[in-house]
Amino acid sequence: MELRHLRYFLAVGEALNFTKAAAQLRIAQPALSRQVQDLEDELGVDLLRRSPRGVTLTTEGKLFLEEVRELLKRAEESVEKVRALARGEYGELHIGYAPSPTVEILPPALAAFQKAVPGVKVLLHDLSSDELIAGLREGTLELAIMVKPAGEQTTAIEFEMLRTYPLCVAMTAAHPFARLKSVPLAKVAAEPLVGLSRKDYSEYYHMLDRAFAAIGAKPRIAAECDSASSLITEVEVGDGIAFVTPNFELIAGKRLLYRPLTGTTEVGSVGIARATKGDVTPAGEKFCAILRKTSRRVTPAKGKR
Amino acid sequence: MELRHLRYFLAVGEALNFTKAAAQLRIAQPALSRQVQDLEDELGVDLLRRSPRGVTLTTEGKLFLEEVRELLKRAEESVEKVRALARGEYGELHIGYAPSPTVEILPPALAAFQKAVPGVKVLLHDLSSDELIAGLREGTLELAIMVKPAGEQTTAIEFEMLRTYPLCVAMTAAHPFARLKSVPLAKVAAEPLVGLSRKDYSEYYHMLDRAFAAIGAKPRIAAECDSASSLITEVEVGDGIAFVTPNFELIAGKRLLYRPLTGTTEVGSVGIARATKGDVTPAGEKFCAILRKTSRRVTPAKGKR
DNA sequence: AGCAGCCATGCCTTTTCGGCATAATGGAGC
DNA sequence: GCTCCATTATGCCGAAAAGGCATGGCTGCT
Repeated sequence: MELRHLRYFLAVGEALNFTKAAAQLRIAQPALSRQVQDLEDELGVDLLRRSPRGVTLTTEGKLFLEEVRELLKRAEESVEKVRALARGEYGELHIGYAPSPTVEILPPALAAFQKAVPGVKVLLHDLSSDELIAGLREGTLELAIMVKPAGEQTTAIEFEMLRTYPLCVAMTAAHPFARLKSVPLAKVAAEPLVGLSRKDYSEYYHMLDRAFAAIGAKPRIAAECDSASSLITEVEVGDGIAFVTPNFELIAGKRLLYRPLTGTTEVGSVGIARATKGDVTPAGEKFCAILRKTSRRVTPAKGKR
Repeated sequence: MELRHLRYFLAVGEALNFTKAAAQLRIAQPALSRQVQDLEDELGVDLLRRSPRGVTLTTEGKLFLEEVRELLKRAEESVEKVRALARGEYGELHIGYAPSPTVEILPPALAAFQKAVPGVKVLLHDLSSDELIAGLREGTLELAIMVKPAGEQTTAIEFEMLRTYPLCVAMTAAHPFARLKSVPLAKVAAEPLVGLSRKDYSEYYHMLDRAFAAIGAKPRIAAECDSASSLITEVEVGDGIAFVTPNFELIAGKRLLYRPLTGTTEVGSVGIARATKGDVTPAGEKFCAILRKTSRRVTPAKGKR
């Protein structure tokens, strides 16, 4: 039994006339007759009652016609699904992200993507840097939107930068640095720092180490946090100050004060990470394209529009 | 696209190896390669990644494999369904019946049928004689278990008798006939009779007319009822006596008394009616066979087993 | 009774499917 | 880095199946 048999039977069952059905199918009537006979022979069931005035369906024929209709429809849908998947217009997209650094670029990109490709279900995974890297490597994540990986994190991982942020120092309003316009790195070296946890955010320590090594110093880590929100809390209660990017203001609001960090060339880089040999689906590529577009820093072009 | 392409792709997708899949399918490997290529070409989607160590599924391939699995399973089920239908082991069976006359034969037949052919859904339609005949003619009923049709009812209808019942007279315990062992028809001629309605049970009047015509009399109909249960009620309240078959005792119980009717050759005949040119499905035929078997009057063969 | 419409059958052509031999490929192991 | 081996792809041919044309046969209608 082949789909041809089913398509032919469907045509005959709907036209109730071999000659007309054959014309619709653009084949000769005898060819059609034979194929339908073959189908009936293979089933061992009479589907049609032939008469010189046309054809009627037997009870079995009626049942089978409905089944065939459904089957051919499903087949067509399956083909369309897989084509849509190949076009990036269908499927699931597992995206990992670091919540705080991506707060400015991920939401607009998501919105634009969902509007452009509503058939794709985006599954967001909020994870630490090292978990993101692990997810990419084992294939549970297709893409990760995160801070640029460093050190051991970079093997088998590709990174495409979307945006850089200057580094800031976050502190309470009561902190002495609050009176400064900007904070030189050299002054920070003596201060207790609140940082992210070394276990989950190894690239954060690469950044700290590089920055302090440049001035021949070492950071004094007073506390390690396993998320940005606990880091904010630690700073807020006065356990120390922290290195963050300016967009922390978007998540922490007025709970802390932020001052530009000077005396270092280090910046925070946020972008797209993917496994070097992981296949990115067409939907993933579309998402990247939208990320690139929406994360371009818009210069407001004041005065003229 | 043909089912062959799907079957072949399924084999490759499961074996993840063209050579082995070809062996399972009992075709040569190049033939399989080509068919799968043709499928991919037609879809315009790569389903497989070939390598010298075998084959892996692309994301699209994984999706399509699941779809194909489902599709082929459904196709197989459809074929099985229609074959089961042809064997009389699946489908719906619309059976009309006259409740009172069939009370002895229909329930055991139904039970035996459901046990023998559990895949068939029997749909019972409790109707009057004339409605049964109409249902058979228009095809909404496949079979009717009923009293033998008479007169106009017989055109385009075939009847197969299953059992005959002697006629009885039903009456209240207070009625004068209650003291008789049996009631001669001639005595009944003077009595007011309760009958079924002429509109819905025309064969009932043919029976009455034939019986009384034989003795040169006419029945005196005091009330017409549109169902057996209202007939019982009418007799019970004393509006008259009624011609019934002995199995009324099974539905009316002790509410009435029954006396054999003598002086007539008329009997009540119950059997299977079908439309002369209506197709009876294999399931219907099975039902008839079971009816014939279960409705044979069992002679208890006292004393020996 | 003859005709028209429709389906089936016989025969031939065309397409396509499958088999065999063999080339190309690419990773594993030396 | 090269060879080897397992695996898939390609070329060619034969076989099978599908399709086309002509025609036969049936049945209901005029």
